[in-house]
Amino acid sequence: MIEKDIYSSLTAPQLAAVQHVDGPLLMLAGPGSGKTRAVTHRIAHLIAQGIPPQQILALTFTNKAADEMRARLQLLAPHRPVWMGTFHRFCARLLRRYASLAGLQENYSIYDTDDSGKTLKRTLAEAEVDLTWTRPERIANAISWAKNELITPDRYQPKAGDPLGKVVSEVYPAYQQALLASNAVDFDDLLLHVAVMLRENPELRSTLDERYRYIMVDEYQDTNFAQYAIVRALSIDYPNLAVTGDPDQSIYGWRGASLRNILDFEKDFDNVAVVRLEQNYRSTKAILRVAHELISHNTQRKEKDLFTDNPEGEPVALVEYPTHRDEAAQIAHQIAHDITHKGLRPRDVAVFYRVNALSRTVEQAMVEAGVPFQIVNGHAFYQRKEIKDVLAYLQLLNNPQDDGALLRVINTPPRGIGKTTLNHLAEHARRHGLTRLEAARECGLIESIKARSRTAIKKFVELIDRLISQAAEPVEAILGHVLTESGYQDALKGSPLEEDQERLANIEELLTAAREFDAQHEGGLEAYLEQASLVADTDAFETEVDKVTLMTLHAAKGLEFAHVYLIALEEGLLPHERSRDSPSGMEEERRLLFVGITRAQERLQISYAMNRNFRGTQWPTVPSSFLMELPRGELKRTESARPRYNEFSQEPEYAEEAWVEESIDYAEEHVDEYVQEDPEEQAEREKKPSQDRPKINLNSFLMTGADLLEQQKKRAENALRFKPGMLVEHAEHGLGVIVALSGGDRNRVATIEFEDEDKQRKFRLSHTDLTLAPKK
DNA sequence: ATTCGCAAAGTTTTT
DNA sequence: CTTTGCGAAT
Repeated sequence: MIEKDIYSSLTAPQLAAVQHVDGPLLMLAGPGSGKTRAVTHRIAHLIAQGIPPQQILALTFTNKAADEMRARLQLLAPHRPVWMGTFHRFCARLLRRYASLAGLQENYSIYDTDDSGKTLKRTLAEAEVDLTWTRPERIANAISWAKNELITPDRYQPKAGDPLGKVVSEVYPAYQQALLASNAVDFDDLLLHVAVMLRENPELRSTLDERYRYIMVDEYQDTNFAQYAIVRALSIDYPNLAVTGDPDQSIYGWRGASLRNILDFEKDFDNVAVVRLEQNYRSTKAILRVAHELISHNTQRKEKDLFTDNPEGEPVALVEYPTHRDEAAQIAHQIAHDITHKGLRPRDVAVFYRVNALSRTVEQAMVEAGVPFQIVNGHAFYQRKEIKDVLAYLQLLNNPQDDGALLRVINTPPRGIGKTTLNHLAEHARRHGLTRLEAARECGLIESIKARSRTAIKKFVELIDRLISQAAEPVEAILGHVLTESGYQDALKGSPLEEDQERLANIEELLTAAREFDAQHEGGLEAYLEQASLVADTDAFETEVDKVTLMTLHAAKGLEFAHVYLIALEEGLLPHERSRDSPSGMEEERRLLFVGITRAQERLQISYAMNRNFRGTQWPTVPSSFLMELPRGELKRTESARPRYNEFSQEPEYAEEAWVEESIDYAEEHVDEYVQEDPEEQAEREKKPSQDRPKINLNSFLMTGADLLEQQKKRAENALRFKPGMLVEHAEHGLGVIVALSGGDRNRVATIEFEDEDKQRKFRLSHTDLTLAPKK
């Protein structure tokens, strides 16, 4: 009976994948090709073949993907204990069991980026590293990169003449030492420790290889070297490794993911079975053609033949808006319209953007248009101060060695244990090889600490000891003790600030989550902390709720929506500034757009604004070069619509149907407001024959990116000439005196007091034309 | 020791 | 614009 469910309604290629049992398998699965389906059905097939579920391991990239897989398998093969989860979670679990092999204890803490950043900064301060030429973030990046490449601290070799590398080679071992001393790991360590453990303990390796005989890896194109090493090590005696992925959807190169892993899979294993899932069940023909045309511009790829039996559908829309506000407002309006007049469900709509910062305007527009929406945003919840504070208490109770956690909570809420006291504690701890909590225990011995601080420390240690004695209770109860006995809750309750009341509400939410955890898990504190450290808010994305979804392109991977809006297709944003100078970076940006396009089932709108607010000021934009790569004939192009402002309202109003045709020339009429071009340059440019100009004819009257950079550079150079006290002239405000200067480079700001005005004004020099006025 | 205020700085994507 | 960090005042 179940058998039939597994195999019916599968296509030939899907069936081939599902029925593959032994030996390596490579599933190249295009977007919307029923990949998850094939994977879950294959697991069901394995079980049906008599393979014990405990021997099956399914590794995913996000918890969300794992949950979905679990839910689907539940329907096919109920109550079978197949382990499914993220790489990090799998490794955390292994590391619990074999902690001593990595120099840890099983109650180790997992540091998030924030925690490990602080640990690194402490290490840097202790080692008195000169930070003139680099920033801690860059060092953290370099260490993270090394860990992903499985370069342990003792093996790190900087390139000759690489100043950052030199610093890293000093700091990396010290940082790792600090983590171990706190019995803690960072995200990268979870992978690193396990990979090294497998490399150095052949017996353990073969035990686990045997234990996990059938391994599946989802999104294999996004694995990094450490992840590769782990699955490779577990697939030697039993090379039944099935990987699924799509090289065209590899979007985590910046995080060390290597396309090599999937591209070389066939060379890496013998007798690889390859299955291609190329039929798309998600999108219309029109959408798929646009996606295909775009991705064909990548050189580093395996050609793939995407096709679909779905209807042709409406053409993909490309819309230009005057400003980011218009973009957001009109999209929100359009969605509201579709909901009220066409019966569209909010949950079937999504808005995607390249960076989280872009969500704000859309958010506001949605509120104004009365459209229900949810924002899927990184790890916003668990990143909040109050949440981190409270969790740090739990972390300290679970792992008293955890210096990071101790430093976070020892004076939160304020107990009169300040910087100097902490320095004394640290000093004592270092001299005697103690953790900070141990040092605090014997603060009576530290003469440099004043009596008053000593009492405060003693009280704190008593608090922690009391809480530790209650640490075996359910998580909700422990949280309750922490909140009341630490005084954290009272401190917030007594506060008149609205912000603090919000914090209380967040803590309330945390309590609810803890209660749910208690109900579902036997686990206790340690397990709770583990899951709290390894969740992203992306996982909390609710498909059940009837709301429009706002998220980044990265978060969108693996999802699908009937209507999709892709916004801010502008140079510098998509492709992103930081990727523009490397060809591989550009290809990854292109893939990111490909992922976005292929999320859409029925309708897709791509848009850009001609002006966008960025760091406070409005800048003219340059449409994304990717737009030139889309098939022109396929697109329904719409020029900017001009909002009408009525006399009673500040809010723009849009005509229901007419806005499409309306005001095509709005931008051209207002071109002077947006384009601030150096007159000389303008003359220069206009001398050239028009063919020589860059062919961005979507709006050729705008400056090109190169022009813009050139202008900014000139102004930046010019800015160096200004000194406080100088008399300058501004086109609008007349003569004035420079009162102050601040910031550097592009952010250099001059504060000027004008003769005819009372108040002072601030100008960003890269954005303003100021001339020196002759001294009288 | 704590609090407050200002200035500078920074902004990709996530486990 | 927002957040973070540092320094000065209480």
